[in-house]
Amino acid sequence: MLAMANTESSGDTARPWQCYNTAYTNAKAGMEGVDKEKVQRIVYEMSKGSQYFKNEERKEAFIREKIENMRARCAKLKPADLAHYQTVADKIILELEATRDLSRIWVHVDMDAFYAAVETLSDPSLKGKPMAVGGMSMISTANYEARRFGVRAAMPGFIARKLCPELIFVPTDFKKYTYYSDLTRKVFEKYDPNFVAASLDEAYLDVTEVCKERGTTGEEIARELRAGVHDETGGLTCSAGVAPNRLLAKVCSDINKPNGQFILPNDRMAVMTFISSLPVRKIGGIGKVTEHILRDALGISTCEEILQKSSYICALFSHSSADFFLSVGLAIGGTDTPHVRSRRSISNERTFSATGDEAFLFCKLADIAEMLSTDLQKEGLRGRTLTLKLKTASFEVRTRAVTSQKNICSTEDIMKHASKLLKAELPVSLRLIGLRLSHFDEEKVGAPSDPTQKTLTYYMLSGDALRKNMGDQSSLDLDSTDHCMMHGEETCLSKDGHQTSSCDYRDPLDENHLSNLDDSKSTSGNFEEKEEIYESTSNANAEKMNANDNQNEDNVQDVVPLLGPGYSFPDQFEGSSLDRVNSVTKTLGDVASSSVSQKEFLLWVNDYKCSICGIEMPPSFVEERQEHFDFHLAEKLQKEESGTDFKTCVLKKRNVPKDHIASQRKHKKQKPSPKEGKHIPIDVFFVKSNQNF
DNA sequence: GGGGGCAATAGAG
DNA sequence: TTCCACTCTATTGCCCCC
Ligand SMILES: Cc1cn([C@H]2C[C@H](O)[C@@H](COP(=O)(O)OP(=O)(O)OP(=O)(O)O)O2)c(=O)[nH]c1=O
Ligand SMILES: [Mg+2]
Repeated sequence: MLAMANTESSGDTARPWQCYNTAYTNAKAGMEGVDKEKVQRIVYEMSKGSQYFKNEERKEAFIREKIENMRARCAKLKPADLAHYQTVADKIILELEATRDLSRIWVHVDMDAFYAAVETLSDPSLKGKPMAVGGMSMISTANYEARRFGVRAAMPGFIARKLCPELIFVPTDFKKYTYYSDLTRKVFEKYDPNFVAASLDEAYLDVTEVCKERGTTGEEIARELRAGVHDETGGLTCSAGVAPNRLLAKVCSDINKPNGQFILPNDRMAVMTFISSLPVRKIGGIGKVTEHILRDALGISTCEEILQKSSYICALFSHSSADFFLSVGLAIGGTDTPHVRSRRSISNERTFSATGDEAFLFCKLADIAEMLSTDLQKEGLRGRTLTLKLKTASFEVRTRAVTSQKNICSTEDIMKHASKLLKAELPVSLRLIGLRLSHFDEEKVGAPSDPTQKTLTYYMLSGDALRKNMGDQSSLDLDSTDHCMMHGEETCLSKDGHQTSSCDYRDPLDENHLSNLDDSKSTSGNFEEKEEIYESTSNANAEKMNANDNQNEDNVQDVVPLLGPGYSFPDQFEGSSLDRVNSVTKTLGDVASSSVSQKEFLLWVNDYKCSICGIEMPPSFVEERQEHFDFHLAEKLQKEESGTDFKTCVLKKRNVPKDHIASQRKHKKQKPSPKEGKHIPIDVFFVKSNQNF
């Protein structure tokens, strides 16, 4: 049908912000009386022209193109084709309907403005005032007072401040959130010992048994449970959704948010009426892109329209994606208790002000490698696949992976591979570097290992090892379904089922899948036809963010740079760098260290090739940056052992107090005094020009 | 043809 | 002064190799 052309805007009357949808397009609790147009305009004004904005526009153009292709495909479908797909769809619908299970009572519990509520609990003076948790670059969430100004989760702090000048910023503190999360889980356990934690602040409980035993209803259980949470935590409120499956329970918990609950009876008529008018975007697994595709390519905005256009769904999407969409239309999904799955990957990434300075980049990489190694150690994990993630100054994200034969976990092994991956991308100006390790060693560890103590402790405290865990480590997951989207496997997963995890979170909903649409093929750029897509769900825990912002907030002192004029490192680096001093020193084997004059050093280095973090630098690398380094050499001739003339040294970059930076800007040549600031060492090796590293 | 590995996306909190 | 985070899961498409 051609009739699907949606009327877009009614003319472009100079209101560009109305077209800027890149974010905050979904309705959120607490945003009812907000002047949406005004918020939209401010967000637009603050964003337009930025690299971030340009990248968003690029991505959107890409999606629009994809949608155009889908529409073209739809237009080419002949009546006979549609009739065929309709029979396919009807068959799937019949099968799905046969699996409908209205016998279970699921409760989805979601804490209200969780991080913000916890912070308010620990500092009551925040009560009643607009507040956000996070920093200037990004906030994790905001309390309801702030939401009235349009401030919300995943919004950059500087924009939030523009929307609400008196907004109070509170740094994130995961220990607190984890602590309170555990308290809530203690309550959940009473109603369902196998409850599925979807994140620190969310959980799914199958209260069918409790209701039966106590001869009560899901509504009463939810009320009691919420009171229990409020009690146990000393004041935190939460909202609950009660429904026959997880997919619906999740939607229901949002209806009377904050501090409310909504019950959807286990009655087919009630369920179908409920799902009919529900916007597809409310369903877990359907995000901004999928919503966009369904609306602009197929004219689908509500769940009932999925069923009305079921033939198109089957014509455009893969079997598994079609299955997912149709089950959404039928309000089917997530009635079983998912298995616990262990984590699949572990990662660390950091954002900094964009730079192309190679020494700085390698430094950062080393910091991240070390953080990752530390986390790995905590969990007792080792893995084979290392993935380097980069975000360029223009916000383009790239990933580069390598899989080694043996499992790795040490900073050195990680750097060995990571530095090669990074080197292959140079030159490039970056704003973020990340490292992820996956493909874990089968048998994990055993037991009592070591450093995982915190985790183990957690486990014990929490009781069973199943889900609950916290944040970091493992995760739990549960949920259901995860679904898988795509073809094939649905058999395995399909509706619920599935596996799960171990620890913390995951998604419970299930199913999902969705897709992408169509699209295409290529991974990169083009697309064209093809089909399928998918979607997925999942969640994660992620709770660590804003590493940069948190720390200092205001003043930061910053640092200096290593090389290259004009850098100002946000102090984010300080902490990890310090730690690294010790490990690097150790790595080098306690080499005696001695300061060498710059002149002396250059003379000496002239006969050598230089490598940083295992990467050979261009011939003029050191000379070009000499004035930015503080050369404290720890040199040592290793020829006795290796037979080669091999020198190692620790090249340190300095963090300098703010004043220095200021003065440096004024008198550009001024050099920071070597006595101030912290030193961040980088492994540097030199070998005779005619030799190899 | 299937499996391993890699890159890009979408989504959730 | 500032100028869009961080963790993690899942799916798809492609390439390469046996
Ligand atoms: C959405 C989102 C949440 N979070 C964190 C902060 C939130 O407090 C926590 C739970 O997420 P949410 O449950 O999505 O949000 P919320 O609990 O703050 O507010 P409400 O449920 O009342 O709407 O997860 C992030 O760090 N990043 C994000 O993008
Ligand atoms: Mg919440």
